[in-house]
Amino acid sequence: MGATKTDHFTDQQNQIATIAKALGHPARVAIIEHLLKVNTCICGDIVNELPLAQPTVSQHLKELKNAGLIKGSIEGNAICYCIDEKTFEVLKNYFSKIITTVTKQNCC
Amino acid sequence: MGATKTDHFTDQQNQIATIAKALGHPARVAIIEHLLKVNTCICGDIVNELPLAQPTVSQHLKELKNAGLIKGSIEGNAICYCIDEKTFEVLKNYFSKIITTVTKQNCC
DNA sequence: AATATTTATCGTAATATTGCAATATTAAAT
DNA sequence: ATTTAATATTGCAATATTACGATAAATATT
Repeated sequence: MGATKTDHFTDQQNQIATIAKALGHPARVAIIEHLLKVNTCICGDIVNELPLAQPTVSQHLKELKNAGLIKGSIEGNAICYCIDEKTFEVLKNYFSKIITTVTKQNCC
Repeated sequence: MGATKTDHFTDQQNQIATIAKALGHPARVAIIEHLLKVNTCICGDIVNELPLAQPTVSQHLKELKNAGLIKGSIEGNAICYCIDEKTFEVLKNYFSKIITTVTKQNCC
C-alpha cells in the first residue's frame, strides 16, 4: 500500500502526527533553526544557507507552512517567513503531558 | 530522487528529525498513547487496539524503538514494550528552547 | 515431541517523499 | 514595456514508506 489510514485515528493523533511529520526532515529542522537565528524573517536567504536547490527549499517551506510551524507574509516581491510559535506550543504541551504521565508509572 | 541528504546537516538536526519522523504517523502516536493509558507494558494488545495487521504494528513498534521512543524487554514468549521518557524529554527541551527564543523576537 | 502463542522478518504492491531542472508567476526596478 | 529578482509550480526520476499475507523464530503449554 503506502497510504496512511488517517480516518482510523483521532483528530489529535492525526494533528500531532502531521506536525511531527513536518519536522521529520533535517532540512526542515535546519530551516526552523535558521529562522530562529536570524531573528528577523527571510526567505531566499534559506536557499543560500542550505545545500538544496531553490525548488526544494520552496517545497520544504510549503510543508512547514501547511503544518502551521511557520507563517509567511508577502513583502514586495519577496516573502517573509517566520516561526509560528503556537504550533510549537502544541507540541511542547503534548510532550510535557506524556512525560508527567510516564514518570508516575513504572516500566517493565 | 527521494534520498535525504542527512550528511549536510548537523547531528542535532538529524536527531530531532529522526525522532519527529518516528512520531510522524498517527498509528505510532496512537501506540504511544495506548502505552500511556495502560500504565503497564503490553504488546500484542496493541494489535487488538489498532485497525492494523500484526506485521504492520510490529513494523511501527520497531521504528518507535529505533528512534528511542519506546523500549522492549522479553517476557516469556511475549515482549513488553513501554515508553522511554528520556527521548520525549529531548523533544520537550528542544521545543521549549525554540518557544523561549521566538517570543523574545518579533515577527513579520 | 507436538502444538499453541507471540512477535519478527520477508516479499511485494501501492503510495508518498525527496530533489531538481524547467518553467510560471508576481512584483520591483529600469 | 522590458528587464530583473524572488518565489511557486510542474513534471519526473530515484528512493522511502505503508500495509499486509506468508512464513520464520522463539518460547510456553500440553
